[in-house]
Amino acid sequence: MTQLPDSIEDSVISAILGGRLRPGTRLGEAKLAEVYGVSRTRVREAMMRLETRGIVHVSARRGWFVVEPSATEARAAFQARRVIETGMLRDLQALPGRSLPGDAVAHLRAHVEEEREALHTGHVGSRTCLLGDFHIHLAHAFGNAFLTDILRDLTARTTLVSMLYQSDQDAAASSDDHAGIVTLLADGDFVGAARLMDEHIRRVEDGLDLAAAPDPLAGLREILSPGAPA
Amino acid sequence: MTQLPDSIEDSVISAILGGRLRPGTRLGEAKLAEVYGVSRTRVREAMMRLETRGIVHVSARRGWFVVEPSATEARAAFQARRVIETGMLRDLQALPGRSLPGDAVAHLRAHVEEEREALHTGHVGSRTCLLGDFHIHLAHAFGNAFLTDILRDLTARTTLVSMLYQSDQDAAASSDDHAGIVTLLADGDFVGAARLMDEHIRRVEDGLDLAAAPDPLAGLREILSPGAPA
DNA sequence: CGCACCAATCTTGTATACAAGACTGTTGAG
DNA sequence: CTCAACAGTCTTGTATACAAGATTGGTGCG
Repeated sequence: MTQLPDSIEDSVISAILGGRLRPGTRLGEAKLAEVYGVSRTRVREAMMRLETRGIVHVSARRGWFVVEPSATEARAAFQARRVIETGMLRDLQALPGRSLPGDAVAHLRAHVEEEREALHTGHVGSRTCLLGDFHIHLAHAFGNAFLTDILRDLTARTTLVSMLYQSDQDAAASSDDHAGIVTLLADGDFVGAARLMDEHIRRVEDGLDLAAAPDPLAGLREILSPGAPA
Repeated sequence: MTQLPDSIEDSVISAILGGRLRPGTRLGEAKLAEVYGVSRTRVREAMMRLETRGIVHVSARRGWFVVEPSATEARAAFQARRVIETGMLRDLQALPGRSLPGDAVAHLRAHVEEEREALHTGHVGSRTCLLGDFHIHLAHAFGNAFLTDILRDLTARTTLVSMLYQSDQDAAASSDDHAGIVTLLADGDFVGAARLMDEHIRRVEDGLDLAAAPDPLAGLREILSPGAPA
């Protein structure tokens, strides 16, 4: 299902969303250049593109780092998503003729099913990634490439946060919300879907303990935990 | 009022929005490097950042070009703006306590006054630029940096189109819409403002003759018109 | 023992060199 | 006269070299 990334950018994003690269991780140009078998030039290009997309940031002459959204930034990202995603759904209601493509509801239903499985079997990374993907797929069904791209980057940021702070039961509740949204969409009740989407994103945001500062030593602890390879 | 751009990116954007760089204009790396007194490296960085923002695009081994949104892309950009801007205004209504900052309405009113003057005295570039700026200022007042940045780039694209296709009377009507929106905001009627915003953006979009293909020879014609310098 | 200072090393920032492809103008055949 | 082939020129794509600043580890003074 997951296609292998063809560009450095996609590869890094995929690693971040998959939980293999944690927020705050340093991305050395030389290291990446070696990994991808290219010169620093192309790595720098990719990093700068990711920077304008808000995925990484650069600290002058120190290196590139996966963004660590502050509590304030995280809340702003959630608000932006709420505005856009509810706006999209309400826009569907505005024009009587407008609607989602015929197979959209079926696709979304299948996706929710995938979420369900990941909740039981998968680990935090794939679970959180799938929960974020639901919103991307919904945006895709809406059919506006600009909004899809925007939501992809915005969701990446909130996913980054959710992965650190979301509990198992909150993840399950999220998936239930998704199922409810799909049901409303199937009924053509876009305003209802918009309302539930608004509640859903608020719930996810409120469920995260953003006040609790992340553990800056998490990476170190993991490495130093018993059983870790030298 | 207009601050001089400190970066290559801002300089190019400012030139585009000011009408000094038309859609489709080629931006040679060597030329820009000479103009800004830097090497091609930094010019390329700026171009790639602008590319991820959708302002320019690259044609392999041919050069960088100011984007020329197709009719389809233009409509999508307008739709995205409609979704986001109306979503923002409705979000203000959602929470009873929420509101714009105290001085926001006054600022916006002053801006509309500026638009009025530009309609009479200014040329198409500054006029169109100001009409777009209204929306940026409104987004800024909303207070979400993500949405402000997103709308800045999105508005840049629609502005690009408006500059080519908008008539004088449509520009005046736009400014009237802006004034109406400010009035509704002053009354705290955010839903009404959202509705008017929706109509406004639709009106602007409908006013443009997007079906009419742009004249690819416009630049040439201007140069070859009688009285042009050799 | 603690702390400030300093040198060595490492990393990014910027420029330059060279390779690869695209366009242009010419030339020659039909 | 028309058109196809080709060489020359120009432009971007990629790699490499060097400069500037940051970090780290050591050293000596208090």
